[in-house]
Amino acid sequence: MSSPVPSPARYTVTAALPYANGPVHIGHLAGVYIPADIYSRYLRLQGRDVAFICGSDEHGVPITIRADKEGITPQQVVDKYHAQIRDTFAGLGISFDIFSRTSHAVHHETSQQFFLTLHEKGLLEVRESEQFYDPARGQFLADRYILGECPNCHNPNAYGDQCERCGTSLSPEELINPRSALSGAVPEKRLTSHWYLPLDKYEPWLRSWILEGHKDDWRINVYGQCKSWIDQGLHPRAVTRDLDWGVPVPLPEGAGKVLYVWFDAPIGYISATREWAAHAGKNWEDYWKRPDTELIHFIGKDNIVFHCIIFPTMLHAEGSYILPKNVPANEFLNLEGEKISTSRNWAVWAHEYLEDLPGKEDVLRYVLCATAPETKDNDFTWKDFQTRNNSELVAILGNFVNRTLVLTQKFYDGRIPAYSPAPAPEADQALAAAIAGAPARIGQALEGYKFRDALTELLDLARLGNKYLADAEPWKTIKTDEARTAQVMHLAAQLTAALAVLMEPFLPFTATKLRQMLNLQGSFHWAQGGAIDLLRPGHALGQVGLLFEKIEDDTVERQIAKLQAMRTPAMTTEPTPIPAAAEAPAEPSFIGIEDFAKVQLKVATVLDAVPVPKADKLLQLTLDAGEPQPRTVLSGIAQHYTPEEVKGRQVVVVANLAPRKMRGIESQGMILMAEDPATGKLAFVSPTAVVPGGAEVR
RNA sequence: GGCGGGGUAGCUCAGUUGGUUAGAGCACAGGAUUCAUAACCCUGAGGCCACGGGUUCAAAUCCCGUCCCCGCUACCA
Repeated sequence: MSSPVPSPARYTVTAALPYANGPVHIGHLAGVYIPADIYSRYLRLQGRDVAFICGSDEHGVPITIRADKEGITPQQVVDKYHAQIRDTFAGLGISFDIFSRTSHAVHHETSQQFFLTLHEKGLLEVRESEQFYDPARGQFLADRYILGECPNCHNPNAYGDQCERCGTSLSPEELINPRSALSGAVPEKRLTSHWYLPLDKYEPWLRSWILEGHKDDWRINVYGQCKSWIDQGLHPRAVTRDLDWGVPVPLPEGAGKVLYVWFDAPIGYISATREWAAHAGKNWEDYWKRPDTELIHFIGKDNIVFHCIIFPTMLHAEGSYILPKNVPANEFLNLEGEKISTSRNWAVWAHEYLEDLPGKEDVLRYVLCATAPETKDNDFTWKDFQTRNNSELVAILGNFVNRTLVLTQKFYDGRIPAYSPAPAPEADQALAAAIAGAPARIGQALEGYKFRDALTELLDLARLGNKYLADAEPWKTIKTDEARTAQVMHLAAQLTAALAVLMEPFLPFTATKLRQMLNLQGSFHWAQGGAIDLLRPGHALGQVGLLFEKIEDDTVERQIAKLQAMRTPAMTTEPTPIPAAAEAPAEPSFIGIEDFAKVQLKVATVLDAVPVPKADKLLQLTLDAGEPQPRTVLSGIAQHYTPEEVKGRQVVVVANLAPRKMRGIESQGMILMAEDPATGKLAFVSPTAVVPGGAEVR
């Protein structure tokens, strides 16, 4: 179908720059890189002009922290991870036109020029503010470089932006006894000046561009997040920082300062395009400055405001750039029911997958596309991975191809039979029509960024093929009706060829393998995925083998065991057990003694009680329940008791209640309280005489 | 706390402007079949559409409230 709007002359497709202080995991792949790659491959198959751009983001404080920790330079950190990430992407067939890095000279130059243009146009504001300063080292300190006691959980080594033990986000002012991570000195506040991008001035423009202009074509989650930001009021944002790792501010008065990483990172897309264009003999400005270019950013949901509000504002302010046409942000992928966590090492790392399951790149691509979190957070499980491989890739797609090719070998010595004589029976016409419409159906889904739907369409085609064979039964008709059998086998073989074209964006390795099996040379246009004449009569197949292999139980069990073994325990907790499905009680008003026995009640003494930040009902209690480690329990009693009233008290705690996270803190039990039905007032349930902590309540 | 998104079969997801018995794939059960990697094909079972109110002839869909999950949250108590 042709659209009335002329299709763009070229596409610039970007995938979020991975941060070069760690490897990439399946969440990154499902959310960003696999959809972006499918999209780019699809466009290329259509013969469109595509620049698929990515690179590693190599500036910012976390990298300097890691360098300090490992006793190496920041450059060594980013060298290591840049190479690792680059190789991982290559291993998975992510077909970037370039995977650059923000530490390259071209990027420093590009982002400095960008800054200067804004500066010279008078679009940046200079403001003074107070920042923490390390008098011993003579430098300003990023929040992350300030350590102190967490006001919440009293971890003595909380960072100025976050306490890693209890997960609370902090500001350096909140830390008790702050000290510099560099020298240990007590930081002092000093005046410093920075350049700011006055986002507030662009609010009317953003309103009309996003809220009016993209109401219907941006995803609801993206649009909603933007609207929320704009409605809350925008504020000037500092574009520079006092730091020595990054792109230096290109002004004399900016000595010792660098561009803030959020400012330089998205410009990395532009720098990478320049670097690519220089090698590819292209003009980079075509991909960023011409209105007939479509710019698409693939990102995760945490990146929405940067790519929809901040970066476009930068581009708009600079004046010579185009704006993103769409920003298809995905939600997050969970793993085995829990959030993926780098710090707890709860992740399937892409580079380890490639080592552990060699030759199964496309299986991961398939599964991550099929379960991509397009509209809401989604869950990856190894069991589902296995099922999708065995029941979909092997049983539907691989099986159709295999039975077709095996039959062709048996009946025709591996040569495609001629389709004759016409006319075609209805079943053949229906199948041919389904094939003919497939490129448009799949393409339409892809152009709407509905990658799961597109993949379903692809697999449906193989399903049709299986049904076609089952209905036509060529293994029977070969004995009775040679002409009909030839028709069926001819058409089935043509479908495998069409599949080889259509699967390319999703399963590039398999597509290559299938083309070899079919002995198909050369490259194909996407539209040829709708053809039923890719194989000439008499064409000889290549060597036929299996497209996919079954994955056995022990393979996924090993992966699950590995996950559990490698996970870093989250501080004080054991893994959250998945609550067993509650059986409907036969007798609702009574429980048996065995049910009661499941509940473990203990007396505990409240050692400490503190309010939970940003929660008005919760107190965080530290309990002595006669166990080696004190227990942390959150209790919704803050409106009834002050921490002082609670300290030292003896309480009854449900000791074997599944841990529960509230406000970022894990609660490891429940305090029993009695509630006055009239007033709602809560009262503690306590022993009337002092008993040792840990005493059982029965 | 504020804001955004989500909560639909065992699992992963569709459900267009409110309109018959809420759909698909996988898993499961039965049947048929044997060309194919015990794969394919047919049939079936399986849902208080998070919960509670409301509007309507009619609500998964619109309105109000509650709960839960994820994200964002500015030198904000």
